[in-house]
Order: sequence, then C-alpha cells, then structure tokens
Amino acid sequence: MRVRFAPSPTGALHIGGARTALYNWLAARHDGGELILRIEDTDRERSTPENVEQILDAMRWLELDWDEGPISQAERSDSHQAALARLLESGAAYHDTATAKDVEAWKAEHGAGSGYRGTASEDPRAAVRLRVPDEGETVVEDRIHGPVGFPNRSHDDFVIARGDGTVLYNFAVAVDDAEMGITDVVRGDDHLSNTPKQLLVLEALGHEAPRYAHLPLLHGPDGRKLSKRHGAASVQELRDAGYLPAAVRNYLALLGWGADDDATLMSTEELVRRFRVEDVGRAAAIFDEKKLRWINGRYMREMPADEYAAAVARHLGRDLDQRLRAACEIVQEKAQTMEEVWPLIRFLFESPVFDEKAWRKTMKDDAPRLLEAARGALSGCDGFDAEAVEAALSPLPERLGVGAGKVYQPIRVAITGSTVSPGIFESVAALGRDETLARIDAALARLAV
RNA sequence: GCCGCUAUCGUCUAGGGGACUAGGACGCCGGAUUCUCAGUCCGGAAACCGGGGUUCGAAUCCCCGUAGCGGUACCA
Repeated sequence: MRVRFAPSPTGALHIGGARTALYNWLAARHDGGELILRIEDTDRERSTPENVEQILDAMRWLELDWDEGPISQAERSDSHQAALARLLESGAAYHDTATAKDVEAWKAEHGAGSGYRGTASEDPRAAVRLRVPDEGETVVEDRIHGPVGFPNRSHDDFVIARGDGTVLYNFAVAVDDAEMGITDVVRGDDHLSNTPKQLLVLEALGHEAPRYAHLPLLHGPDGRKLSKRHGAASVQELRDAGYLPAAVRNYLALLGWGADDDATLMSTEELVRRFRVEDVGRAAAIFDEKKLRWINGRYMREMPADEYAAAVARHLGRDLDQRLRAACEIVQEKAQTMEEVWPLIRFLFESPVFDEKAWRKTMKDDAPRLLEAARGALSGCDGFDAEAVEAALSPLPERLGVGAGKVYQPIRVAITGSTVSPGIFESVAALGRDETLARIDAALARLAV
C-alpha cells in the first residue's frame, strides 16, 4: 500500500488536514505500507517556503513520519507537460479560447444540466480542455461512500492547463498519483466531486486509478466549516494551548472513526492496529475541544513522572531543576493541559500576587490567630515533607475549635495568593519551611495594617 | 441553477429488519470523597430530521421532502 498526504501550503495546517494526515499515516502503518508527503504547490501565489515549513512542523510535532518526500508538485512539471502533450496529440484534450463568459453563454443556450463542450483552436496560447464524453457516467468506487456516479454529460470539458501552459490541480493530481504509484487516495470529502475529473484524466492517459476513500469534513462548534474563529483550529494552536501530541492523535482518530467496542482511550499502537479506512463514518464531525481536554488530562496524569516533568519544562521553556520536578509532582494530578500547569505552581517560583477577592474571603477576624497557630506548628515541625507538614497541621482545626477549611484556606492564600492550589500539605512542603514561614509572616503583617 | 455527499442524545459515536424500555464516551445536572480547585467514584436528564412506502415487524431497506455541506475557477 502506498498512500499520500498532499496538502496545499496555504498557511498553518488545520485540524481537518491534520486528521487527514493522521488517517493516511494510520492506514500506512497498519498495512506496513508507505506514506508519501507531497506538497500541492502549483498555485505559486500561495505556496511560500514558510507555509511549507509550517506543515512539516505540524507533522513533526504530531509525530507523524513519512517515507518519501516532501515532494513538490510544482517540480514535477516536466512530467505534467509530457502527459499534457500526449493528450493534446491524441486529441483527448484541445486548446480552447473560450472565456468564463463564453462558457456561461454556452450553458444558457444548452441548459444548466449540460456541461460545456468547446471547439479546438489552433492557438497554442489558449487554455487546454479535456474532452469529456457526452454519454455514460463516471463512477467513483469509494471505500467509505460506496459507488458514487456522476453523469459525464453534466461535466464541462474542464480546463487542465492554463494559457501559459502550466497545469491545473485536477490534472496534476491525477498524473502524480498514477506516476508515484499511489494505491490508495485518502482525503477530505471536498474532493469527492473532483474525483470523476481525475478519473477522466487517468482514463485518457491510460493509467489505472487508485482506490479512493473520502473522509467526512470537520466542522466548528457552530456546525460551520472549521476556521480561525473557532479557537484552536490549527496544529500549532493546539500545541500552544498545551495539548499533547499523543492525546491529539487519539482525539483526532475518534473524529469520524470509532473502534467497534467504543474504546475511547487508545494508544497510538492500538490505533495503528485497529484502524481501518473502511470503518470511517460518512457524516461530518464537529471538533469539540472539551473532549480533547478530557483525553489530554488523562494522558497527562498517566505519563511517567520523568516524561511529565520533561514535557512541562519544554512547554514552559524552563530548565528542569529540582524545584520544577517537585512542582510537577504536586500538580500532575490536577492539570488537564500544559497551559494549566503554570498558574498552579507559579507560587513556587515567584512571590504570591494576592487575589484581593480571595484575601477578603479567607482573611477574616480570626485569621491572625489561625495563622499564628499554623506558623507555630510549622516552625516546630520535625522534618518538612508532606507527611510531616500534615502531621503538624492536621491537629490544629480541632485544637482551635474550627473547621479544617478555616485553618487551611488562610495558609493557602498566604503562600499562594489564591484560594486555588495543589494540596495544602504538598504545597507547603514544596515551598520549604523558610519561605512558608516568611510568607505567613508577610500575611500577618498585611493583616495588622 | 446544475452535479454530488450527509442526516441517532448538546458533541463524538454503537446500531447494519426483530436481542432497542436505542448502548458507550465527553459535556451537563445531582450526590460522595468535607483543605480549595481539579481529579476520582456513584446516580440522573438527554437522540433515531419530516412524510410516505416495503415488511408480520424499520433507527436499520426504498422514495419524496427538508436542512447542512461540497463541487460547479485558466484555486488547491
């Protein structure tokens, strides 16, 4: 099996494109086949090196490797020209000077259901059209949709090369897929209507057609086509939002495809083993970040501690020192994304910034008494790991005759500035005795004012 | 307009004529775990687009609507 992922470099790789890449990759790896990366850059305007690099970047981040390429479609123009010449010579294609307006006029005369048919011109600088039969239909044997028939009569003799001789997408794709020995084309549904044209080109050239599978499109939460308005719509945005590549692969795999036993969390190895193109659904799916978050959280919690710490360090752009390791230990159970990590551990690296609302809520009249008691217990505490801290603090509520929250929340606010943090014992232990006492003192001073 | 595709809880889906009082997951709501938040555990609400057929029987098959989407470029 030889499959290909063939994006056009028009900017960042979108989630829909990422899923197409993933499905091709899964199909290839499942089958022991090859994945070819081809860049559809025949539109010179939009195809910049930066845009190409963005796609490669996204692929690498997703950890989807390819076996051949990236191959520039534009650089295959010699092959395209040769194929074009053959069609011109055999009469399967012809030069035509007709403009869009001419085509429109022709249709007005012949009926909207009839495709345009032109007449051959001697002008070598006219666009080239492919002759489409008037009778019969072209059938796409799609692995997901089943057979889909298109009446030939409804297709125009479509343009395959511009007046300047450069070829157009539907022609280039057909030639490339055939010449590169692609056995399976797996791409978005938006290409289903293009497929009969490519089939017509293939037939005119005498090439065998690959198998086709058209994936349902991905939509945004409003049911419309996915775009920037929908938040994290590109792979780099997903990365910046703190998602893990493995979690993204898992989630994307589930968008349009499901294991027969409804399994949700699947390792990449499991996805490779179970994925089958013919099991992909037919309806468009909506990208739901909530579920991605949940899956991501599961992956974050299940990561080995070392790997987790390394990933956090990388995301934060910080050195992985002892302090960061300690921070990771107390936060791993809590964060759903990498982005959520920093706010929870920040207090270990910087002085607390007091959230005034939190302060007012917790620092009530008896706060000085409670903080003094906590301070005393902690300063006299034997050792300072989480167990020791718990042993020192846990008798306090009963001794002071108040609820546990009454004692712990002021401490939390004093050391973190916020009412939200990792567990209080772990947080205090990670901060260390000196700093904890200093922060409690600072809070006490602030209260005295 | 023309040519296609699609249609099960809010979302992702299971289902492929009787096993369906339509299952699972996310989300949501409620409860528990009372150091916050998160997590975890338990429970709950929540769907077969509409109308015709076919059949003893339809979420499952067919037709017609409707809606959404795609193509209809000398874009990809």
